[in-house]
Amino acid sequence: MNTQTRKVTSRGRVVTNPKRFTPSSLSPPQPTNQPLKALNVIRHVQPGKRPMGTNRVRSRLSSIENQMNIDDDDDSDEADDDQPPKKIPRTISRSQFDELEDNEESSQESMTNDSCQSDEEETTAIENNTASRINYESTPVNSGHNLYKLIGKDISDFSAKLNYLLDTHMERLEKRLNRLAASCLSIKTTSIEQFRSSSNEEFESAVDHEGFNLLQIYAKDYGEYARQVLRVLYKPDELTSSILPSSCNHFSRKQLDNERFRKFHRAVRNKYRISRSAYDEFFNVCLRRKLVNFLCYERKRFNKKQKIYEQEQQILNNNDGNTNPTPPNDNNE
DNA sequence: TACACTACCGACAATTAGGG
DNA sequence: CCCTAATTGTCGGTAGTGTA
Repeated sequence: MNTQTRKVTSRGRVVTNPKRFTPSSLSPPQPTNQPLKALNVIRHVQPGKRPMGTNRVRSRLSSIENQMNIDDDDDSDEADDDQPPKKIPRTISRSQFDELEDNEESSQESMTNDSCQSDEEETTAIENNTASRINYESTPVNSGHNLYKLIGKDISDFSAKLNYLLDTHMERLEKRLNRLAASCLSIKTTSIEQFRSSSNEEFESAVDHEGFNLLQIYAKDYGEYARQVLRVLYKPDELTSSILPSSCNHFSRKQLDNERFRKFHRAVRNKYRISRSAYDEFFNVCLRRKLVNFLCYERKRFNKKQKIYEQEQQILNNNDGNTNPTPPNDNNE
């Protein structure tokens, strides 16, 4: 672990040998010369959704196609290179062969005495032999038999794998749906009421911070109240450069001061009269996510302001460089 | 005054990479 | 596999502005 290179990502994490492509990174580590434009289009149209035709399936089909192309000289004369799906009707024709087979068998039973057959009938009889009776003669016809056998085996293998993949995906999907249903149920029942203290638990009437009672802050809901309390407890630069206190310490950003965060918990709990035993769950279920986003927005807003400020400074400097004589004023807001 | 349009902001969902 | 923080896109609400 120590031998690995460590660096701080743009997201502010300490990373050892990053392997995966992130949306913010400019060059995805793939050697293909597929245009990035295409990737962007896919992502834009259906963000996060994988196209239905996965590479796995296509590669499997392409293997079949490759085998079919071995002696596929018969009618593959022109412009077929661009149309791989053309191979699909082949399998259908094979099933049609099977139907013909049945018909021919029934008809042959009635016409066994007929010794002279036309050319079409001969070829049909040869096709019939491929299913059950294999003749290993080194004729072009037999190579066709082998090819059909290979195709048939490949298709059956492929369908078996496809069934297996489908089963596993359905299982995963079912698990996810179950989890989603459970979380929906939990969301439905997670109103703040269920965390409120039902007993006559004592609550503080004031949570003081530098002479200001935090419980006096008015807000339309607990989310807004939490944000306002954080704005009171922490300076703007602390909010923009920190993350919520947690047990994880692998992030490069420092955590918000724990002492004041305990005061924050006290304020929220007393403001909304949440049971002491249920507060942890309330915070994790109802508040934490909102506050994480809040800190992100603070950072975003700060960066935006800073960019504007830098641009203004640049413009001021340019003006000073041109017309100059007065030094920059420090009350430029 | 009412309506339409635009821009902005906050909240949220989806997704990512990395760690436990 | 599940958790986290971080990033990005989308949606709804709202304020500001212009016009009939």
